[in-house]
Amino acid sequence: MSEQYSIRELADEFKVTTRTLRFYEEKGLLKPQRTKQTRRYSSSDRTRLRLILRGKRLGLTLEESSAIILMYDSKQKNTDQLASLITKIREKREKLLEQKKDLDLMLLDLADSEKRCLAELNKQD
Amino acid sequence: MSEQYSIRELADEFKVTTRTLRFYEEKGLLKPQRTKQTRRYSSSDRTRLRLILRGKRLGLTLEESSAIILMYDSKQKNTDQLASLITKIREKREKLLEQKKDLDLMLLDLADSEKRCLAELNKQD
DNA sequence: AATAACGTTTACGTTAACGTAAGTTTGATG
DNA sequence: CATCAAACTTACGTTAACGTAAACGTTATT
Repeated sequence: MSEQYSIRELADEFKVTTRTLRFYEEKGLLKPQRTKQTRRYSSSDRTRLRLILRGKRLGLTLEESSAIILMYDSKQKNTDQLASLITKIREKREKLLEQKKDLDLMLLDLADSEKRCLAELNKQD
Repeated sequence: MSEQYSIRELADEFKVTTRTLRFYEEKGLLKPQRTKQTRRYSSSDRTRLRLILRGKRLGLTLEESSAIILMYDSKQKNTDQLASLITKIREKREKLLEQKKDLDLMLLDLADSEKRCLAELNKQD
């Protein structure tokens, strides 16, 4: 258990550069261990990276993704902290649901465009 | 018919700055008419702006949004152009569907986090 | 006629998210 | 042991998407 990855393995798997991984570390998003200077990424780091990149595909900033990841590994104890965390989670969900609406609208628009293109094509034959 | 908007009206309506509108024009995304130096935005410009901002919320770059808008007002004539346009539309749809998957996954993760938070809260009472 | 109030252009500044290059160190291998 | 590939650090460069500031023109209102 507790698999380890070199920086190159992780970079190759996720199609990013090593610079990117070091940059994410610089920003506190990844925290690989060190074996004599050289980085060793855990499966937890790997999961985080996956979440970061998912966030990117959704247009989130690294800071936003960072915040979401913090929501996930809530090792928070305090009751107040838990309550505020729940609030944040719900706010984030609202935003994502709005985004989903936008996405569906854009899909509808695209479907419509395609239809008109096809109709136009048929006229030309 | 053919409503006109001043730069401020449009900026206020969409909660952006006038700088942003001028910037979009610079990039060829908006093409307001001029009445004595001063910009007059048509309802078509207004629609474009709406699409641009929707794109932004989905994490698209201005260039991507620009491309999508071009798909919408396909005044293309040539058969080849229509065919390639349809291809582009379908590619874009694929991407959006992928994005939708990511979005749903993130929503699931958030739901899970919320659950665990609530459970944790209950334990503390 | 002076002074807002709004619009315009020009141009330099800023931030996020890396890219790129130069030089150094280290571990493995012929 | 030499060298060679892979990892490391440091640091400056780049692009998108505006922000911000300065300097100016037009209208309209007091």
